[in-house]
Amino acid sequence: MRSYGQYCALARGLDVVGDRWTLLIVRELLSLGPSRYADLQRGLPGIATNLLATRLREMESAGLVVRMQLPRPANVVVFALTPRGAALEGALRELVKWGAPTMSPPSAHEEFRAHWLQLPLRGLCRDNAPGSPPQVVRVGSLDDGCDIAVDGGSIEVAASTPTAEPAAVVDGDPGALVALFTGQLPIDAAASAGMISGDVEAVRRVVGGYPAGMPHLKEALP
Amino acid sequence: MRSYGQYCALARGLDVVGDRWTLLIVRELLSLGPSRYADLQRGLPGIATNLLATRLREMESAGLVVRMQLPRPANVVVFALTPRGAALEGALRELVKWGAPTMSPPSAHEEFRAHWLQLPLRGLCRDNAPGSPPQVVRVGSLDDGCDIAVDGGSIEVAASTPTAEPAAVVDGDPGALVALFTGQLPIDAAASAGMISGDVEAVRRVVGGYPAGMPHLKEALP
DNA sequence: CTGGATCCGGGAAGATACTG
DNA sequence: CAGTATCTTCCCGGATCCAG
Repeated sequence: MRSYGQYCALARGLDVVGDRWTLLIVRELLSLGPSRYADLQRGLPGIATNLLATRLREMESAGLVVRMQLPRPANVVVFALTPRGAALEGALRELVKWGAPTMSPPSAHEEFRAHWLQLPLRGLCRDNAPGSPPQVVRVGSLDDGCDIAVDGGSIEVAASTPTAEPAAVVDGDPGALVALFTGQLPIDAAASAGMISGDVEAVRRVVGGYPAGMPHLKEALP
Repeated sequence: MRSYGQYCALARGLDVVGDRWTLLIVRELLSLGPSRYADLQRGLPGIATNLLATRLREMESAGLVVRMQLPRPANVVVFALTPRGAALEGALRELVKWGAPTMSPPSAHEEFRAHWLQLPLRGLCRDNAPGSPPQVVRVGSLDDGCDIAVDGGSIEVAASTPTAEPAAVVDGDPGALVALFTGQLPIDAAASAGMISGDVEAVRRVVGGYPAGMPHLKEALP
C-alpha cells in the first residue's frame, strides 16, 4: 500500500494493515491458527488467488506473518501470525463490536463461515453456571465452527477440534445463528427450530445475551 | 468500496470504513470536532480534494457524518460525526496502540500535525497529582495542538482552545514530542532542549510514561 | 476565497487460466 | 496444493477548472 506519509500512529498502522483483505487474513489466522494456503482461501471467499499470495508476502515482510515448512507431512507449508500480528486482536475486536450493529440478516450473495463467529463470540459468551462441570458447546460443525469451552466461570472460544466432546451443537442458517447469540432469538425458539442438538441447558449456559456483551448495540445505530 | 460479500461483523464493518482515508477523516473529526472542508484538508496532507469530497459524501450516506449549514457566519458548511461515527473511537484507539510501536523517528517526507497526538495522548497521559488544582498543558500551538486538562485525577484531551490558559506549553520537533510522551525522552532533557515553556512541573504531572499507557510497546515489536 | 467537480494517467484489485 | 501469469476493471492520485 502506498504510505499516507503522516507521522501519526494511526496512519502508520494503516500503512501496514490498511490494505484490502489484510485484516480479514488476520481474522482467519487468529481463528484457525497456523493455516495452509488452501484453508485460507476457503475462509476468504471472494479473494483472488494472486491477491492472497501477494498479501501473505507483504504481511511476511511487515513481520505480521511467518511462512513455515513443516517437515511432516511431506513439506507442508503453513502460515502463522507472529506476536506482532496476533497483537491486532484488540483492534479486530473493536471493529467487530462496531460492525455488529449492522448484522441485519444476510443478503443472498453473502457467504458465511461459522468459524467467523469466533471473535464475536469471545465478547458475547459467558459462563452462566460457574459451578457446573466443564462443558463444550459447538457452533457450526467440526469442519467449520467454533468450540465454546466453559469451565468454572471462564470461557474460551477456539476453532472446532476433533478431541472436544461437545455437550451441544448449535447450527442453522447464518441469520438465525447470529440472532441467537445476540439475544434476538430466544433459545427455546432456536431449539424448536431444530438448531440445537444435544443438551439445550449447555447452550443456555453460554449464551450471554446481547446487553452484556454489546451494550452499545442499539444506541450506536445511525 | 466494493463489498467483501461476507456475512461477518468485521467484513461488514470494513465494507464501511475500509476505504482509503476514511479512518483518517474520522481521526480528524474526533480530534477537531465539527470541521470545515478546508480544515479537514489541512489535517489530511496528501489527500486529493476530489477524494475528500467523495469520502465525505460516502460517509454521509453511511451515517457516519452529517453535513450542516451553519446560518452564521455566512452559510458556513461544517462536517460532524454522528454518534455512529464517533463510536469508532474505540477501534481507532486500538489501532493507535498497535501502530505506536512503529513510531520510530519521522522520515523526511512525513508530515506532522500536533493535533494528531490527541488520541495517543488519551492513552498516555494521567494526573500524577490529583490533589493539585486544575491545570492545562498545551502540546503544540493554539493553531494546531492539544490541550491536556487535568482536574482531581481525571484527564481530558481536546483540541487547543483560546479560552484555555495553559500552565505549560510543550512543543518541538515531532520525534522529540513523541519520545517525550512515550517516556523515551526524560522531561528534564526536554526542558533543557527548550521544548517546554511555562511550568515544567505541570508537564511532569501529566506525562504518564510509557509503561502505564502502552504496556505492550516493546513485546509487540516484530 | 471556499467547496467542490472534471478529466486523465497509473497502479492496485479482480477474474481466470495455467503450472511445478 | 500452492501458487504464477495474464488480462481487465476500476479506484486512487494529481492537476486543473468552476460555481456561489
